[in-house]
Amino acid sequence: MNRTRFENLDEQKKERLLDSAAEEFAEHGYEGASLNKILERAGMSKSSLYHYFEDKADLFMSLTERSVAILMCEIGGFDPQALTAESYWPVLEGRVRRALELSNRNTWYVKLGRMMLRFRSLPKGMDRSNRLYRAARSFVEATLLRGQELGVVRTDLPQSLMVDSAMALGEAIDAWMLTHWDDMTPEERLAMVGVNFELFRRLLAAPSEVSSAASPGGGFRAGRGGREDFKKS
Amino acid sequence: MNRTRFENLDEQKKERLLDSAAEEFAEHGYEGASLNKILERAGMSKSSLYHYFEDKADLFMSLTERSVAILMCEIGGFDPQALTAESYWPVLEGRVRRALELSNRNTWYVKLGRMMLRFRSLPKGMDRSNRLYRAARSFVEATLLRGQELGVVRTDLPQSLMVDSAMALGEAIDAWMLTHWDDMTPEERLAMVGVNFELFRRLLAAPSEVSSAASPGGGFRAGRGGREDFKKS
Amino acid sequence: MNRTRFENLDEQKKERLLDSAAEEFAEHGYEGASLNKILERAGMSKSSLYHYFEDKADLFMSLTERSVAILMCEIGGFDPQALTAESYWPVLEGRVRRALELSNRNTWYVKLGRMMLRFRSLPKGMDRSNRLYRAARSFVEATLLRGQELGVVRTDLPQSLMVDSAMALGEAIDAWMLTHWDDMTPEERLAMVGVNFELFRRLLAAPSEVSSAASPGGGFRAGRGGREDFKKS
Amino acid sequence: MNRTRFENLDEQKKERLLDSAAEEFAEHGYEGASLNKILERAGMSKSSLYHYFEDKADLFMSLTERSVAILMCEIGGFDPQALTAESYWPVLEGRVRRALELSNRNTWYVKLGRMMLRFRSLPKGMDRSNRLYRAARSFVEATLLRGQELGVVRTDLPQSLMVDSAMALGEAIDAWMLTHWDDMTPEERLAMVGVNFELFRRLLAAPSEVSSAASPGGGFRAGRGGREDFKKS
DNA sequence: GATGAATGAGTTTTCATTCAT
DNA sequence: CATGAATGAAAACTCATTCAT
Repeated sequence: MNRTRFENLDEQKKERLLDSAAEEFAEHGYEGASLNKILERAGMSKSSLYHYFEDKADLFMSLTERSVAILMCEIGGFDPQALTAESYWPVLEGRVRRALELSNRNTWYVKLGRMMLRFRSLPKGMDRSNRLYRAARSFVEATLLRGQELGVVRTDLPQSLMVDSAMALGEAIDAWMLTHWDDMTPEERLAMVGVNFELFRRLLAAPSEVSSAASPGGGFRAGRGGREDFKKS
Repeated sequence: MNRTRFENLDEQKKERLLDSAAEEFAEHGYEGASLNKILERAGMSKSSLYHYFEDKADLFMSLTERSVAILMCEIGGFDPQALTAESYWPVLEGRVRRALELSNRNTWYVKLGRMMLRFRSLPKGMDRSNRLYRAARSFVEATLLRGQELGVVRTDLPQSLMVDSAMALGEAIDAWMLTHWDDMTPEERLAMVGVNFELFRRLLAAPSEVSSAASPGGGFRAGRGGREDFKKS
Repeated sequence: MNRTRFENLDEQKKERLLDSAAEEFAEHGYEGASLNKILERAGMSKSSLYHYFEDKADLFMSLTERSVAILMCEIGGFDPQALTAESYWPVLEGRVRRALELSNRNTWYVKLGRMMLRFRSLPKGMDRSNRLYRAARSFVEATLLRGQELGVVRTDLPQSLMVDSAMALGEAIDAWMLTHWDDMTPEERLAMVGVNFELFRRLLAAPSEVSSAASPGGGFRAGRGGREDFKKS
Repeated sequence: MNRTRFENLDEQKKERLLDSAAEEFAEHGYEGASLNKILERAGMSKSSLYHYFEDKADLFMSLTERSVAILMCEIGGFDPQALTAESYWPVLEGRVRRALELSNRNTWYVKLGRMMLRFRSLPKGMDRSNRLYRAARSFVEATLLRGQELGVVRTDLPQSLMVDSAMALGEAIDAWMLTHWDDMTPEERLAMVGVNFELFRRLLAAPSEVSSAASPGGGFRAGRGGREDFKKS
């Protein structure tokens, strides 16, 4: 709530708290997370936390809000309306590539990703107000809508089903990347972008579009040969 | 653990406990779930629980084990090796249809579905032993593998990524159906099976297969025409 | 709530808990009372308390309920309908005397008395359900009503005002007795009964009755001479 | 403590703080009251409070002190020594009437009244220093003493008992008036002054005085006739 | 003179689990 | 077999108070 209070705080302390919180929430979910442990890791006193946030829910929501702000700024920050039929898929893929590069350097985004996996299920009353998820959803929705206007995204599915499916697929891919993160070299990771992105196209592209769907950038070149590396779940 | 003890229990009591547990785990996740509340709802004494199960984790795992047994028996109960190139997709779609019909009558499956959404993240050490998820995974894996043998499932993706994506999509569709359940007539629900199934095919089918992918029973309007989309992907 | 659980408890432990609770509530009021301190004094574990009672409020109400049961049984346990015009005041005075004798021997009643002083003001929602106060009130009300039927209690005041005044006076006298308890010998205490009782008659008696109001038993004999003893506070 | 500091404060801020404090103390008692909530309602910073007052106890005592000052000035502000046998009761009744009129317009007095109900029991060491209660008490005491000198107040009771009883009755009547406030017309309210005042006389008047106790202004029906009740008591 | 930051000890309540019977 | 009693540890959250600026 009292956002300014927290914003005026020493940058280092802020970071330690948010980092600790993100980690705890990511690992144990909202209900399973322990404020005690968050505070212990952050080296902060219990009452200080309550000086800055109203309660556990407020901390959680502030965290997600902040995250989404950063994320949107760095990754999603482009106007769907500016897309054209030609640029649509390439631009999106570029964004995905960008996100991956960021994650490559900054563990924050990894934690954030793991948090998102938890977001579908929150104590009732909170999932409505879960801003990160809502923001991400509406961003995806807008983007898909623009794609439909341009004729590059299919129009034969219920909107919400399409958004849900896309987000689920995105989460799954994220999770997979996270899980196999350490088994891949940075180059392999980048190569996966092409693979992953093609999945989205399969799911969402309009019929006419599909034929030209040779993944434009980077592509999936690690192809055939490298497959077995990943057999281990 | 002490399987026999529990199996010898009055059928009604068993059901009440498992139902209550499934609901609680589904709603709050593993860590957020409260044994107290499970027992309260089931009308069972605390000590009884510990007579039958070793601890919270044991209850959870027994529950998932049992669930998967039922699920496999009623839905997945078919031998992937018996599938042929022609029967592959139709049989699978039949199974999906079957699952939908079951959900129609039995809330158990709904709870089960919600539980599965939680399964990706469990306290460390437990996710290894999460049998429901593993069982479901390995079943899906086997089925996809068979599909690859038959040449109807793509082979250009890491196994685990394909399984993850498929399951995520399945969950998303499940959740969507649950959410929109009351907005649809029974006929519409059945019609959706075709739609949903087509999503799976898009994601997983081998290039050669795609053109012949007429969803057999589904009343999915935009259907037919769009089939050749996948020729090149 | 789960009354039986508590009733089946070792008599000594019960007493220690209730004693400790009564003392704490009496000293600090409902909101100011600390469960920690109650438990510490009673030598009971925190979770045990919650095994027997639902929460702080439940403990408090159970305590008052129990108290009122004992009190009514030993002091108020007489049928107002059985009173006659002649016996009315003497019987009541006898009861007051009885209560004083009990208090003389049992510290429980003293604590109970101090608790009652707090009862008018409780967290909103609880004062309604405060059974001790309500029980005491309705007992007083019934008794006064009977007195009016017999023509020995005035009828020129609003019922509720009369009851409130009577109870307030009763509390004040109780408190006074409690405060000066240790300054008086048991005989002096008994002597005060006459004095105190006369105050009630003054307040409540019907005009016709007052003239005959020479305090029947024990009377106020300590009279003139002994007055200065009590000047302090 | 630091009286001057506080007095130099903006009048509006002062009022808001005292109002908020009075409300909180009245509702939850001294121990149950929360400084945090008082400050929140008053829109004042925590450190400001500690600039003006030493601690919670100091705030409470300053509040009561101030209250009693106002109260004495507006209601009790008369010299008991100036009373005569004839004017004694009429003057007192006038004052009661005055208090009622004030309450009619100013919620402050209502809060004050509710606070007083709490004053009998404070954390040990504080009840001694509770100035409002002591001031009120000593004022009542002085007034009763003067009444005894004039022969219009009974002398057969311990001082402190008489004071306690009188104050308790006053509080009860106050509370009753508060509760039934909205059920009465302004005229009825004024009429009740006579009724209420007669209760005080019954309790406190000397035997010789009772016969002449015509409540001067009160429209109290049953009034007159019942006066000689007290001749003998 | 005035305030936001910070906190340790406290609050009530719930947790999963053990044990004696 | 079955269960009520009992608990230590931890949960989220609030308290009155201090201190550096």
